[in-house]
Amino acid sequence: MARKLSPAAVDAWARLLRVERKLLEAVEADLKAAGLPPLVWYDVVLELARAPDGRLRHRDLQTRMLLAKYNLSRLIDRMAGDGLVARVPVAEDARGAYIAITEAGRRLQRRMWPVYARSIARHFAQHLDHHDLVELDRMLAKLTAAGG
Amino acid sequence: MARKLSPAAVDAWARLLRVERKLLEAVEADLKAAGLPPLVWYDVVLELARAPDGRLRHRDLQTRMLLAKYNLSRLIDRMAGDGLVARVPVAEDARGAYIAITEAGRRLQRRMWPVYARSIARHFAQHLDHHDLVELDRMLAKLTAAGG
DNA sequence: TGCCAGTTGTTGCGATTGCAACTACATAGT
DNA sequence: ACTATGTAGTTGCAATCGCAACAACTGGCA
Repeated sequence: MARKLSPAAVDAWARLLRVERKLLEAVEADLKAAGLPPLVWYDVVLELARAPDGRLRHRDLQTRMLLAKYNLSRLIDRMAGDGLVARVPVAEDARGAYIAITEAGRRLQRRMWPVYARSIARHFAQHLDHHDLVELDRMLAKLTAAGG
Repeated sequence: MARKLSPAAVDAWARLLRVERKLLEAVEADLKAAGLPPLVWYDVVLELARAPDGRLRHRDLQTRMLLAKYNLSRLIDRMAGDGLVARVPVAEDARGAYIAITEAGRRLQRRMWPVYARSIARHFAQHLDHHDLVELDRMLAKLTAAGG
């Protein structure tokens, strides 16, 4: 590893950082403008809504969301405070807890999606054709796969 | 705008978010492991090192870094506290201030780059060939250009 | 000159994040 | 059963972020 970085690599990297930051900022702004909670809340309710029985172990959600555990812990505190999720003890493991989505949580997910989708379209998808999108996904997939 | 989102668009978007988060986490970890400050500090010293006279107005740096102004204000406080940059009054505009890089700041930039470059190579560039990098940059550029 | 809207940068304060330490339980080895 | 090691999740505390309000100044205009 650590072979020399090409200028093209540095350019692409710098561009990736900038574009990503700008996109995230724009999407968060759209959500906020619609009176909705931040993106990370959507990630939670989406993952839970998709999961069997609408619930996941803390650690599984953590893995899917690439979120530090202490961070998730407190995020769930807040969302539970709003009645969007609930903690449920795990029968087989007294240490653990399921995070279960509530009806209100599902409603929030359905309510956020249209706004989020419009935002993705506006800031991202609209500017790329189908071929680009597939290519982009393919390239990014190469980065996911690699451990290093 | 807001034409229907294709599945390919959603996939690419989701992948982009995940990959970016993972990359950033990895790079920040590499910097920390090398006993270096976070990436945003590098961005500052790099921008300043490149700028004519090694200084920029607060607002210009803010624009380049896509950072909220209050955020930059305090980041510069911290970096000035470490002697990496210094605030210099602007003769023509008594409201404003230049942020000027110091010798120590330049040394930090030179010290961080090898570690950062290795990290970019390892987590990013290594996994893509030249064609991919150019294509990626081209696609991301389409997103930058568009205002919406 | 004198006023007023706009720009530049800072700050108080509450919310969020990051780190390290911690409690509680599980699992393996003896 | 008993100890040691590992895993799951939480929490205290300090650092950072985000918002809204602010002070200081500029530039245009009457």
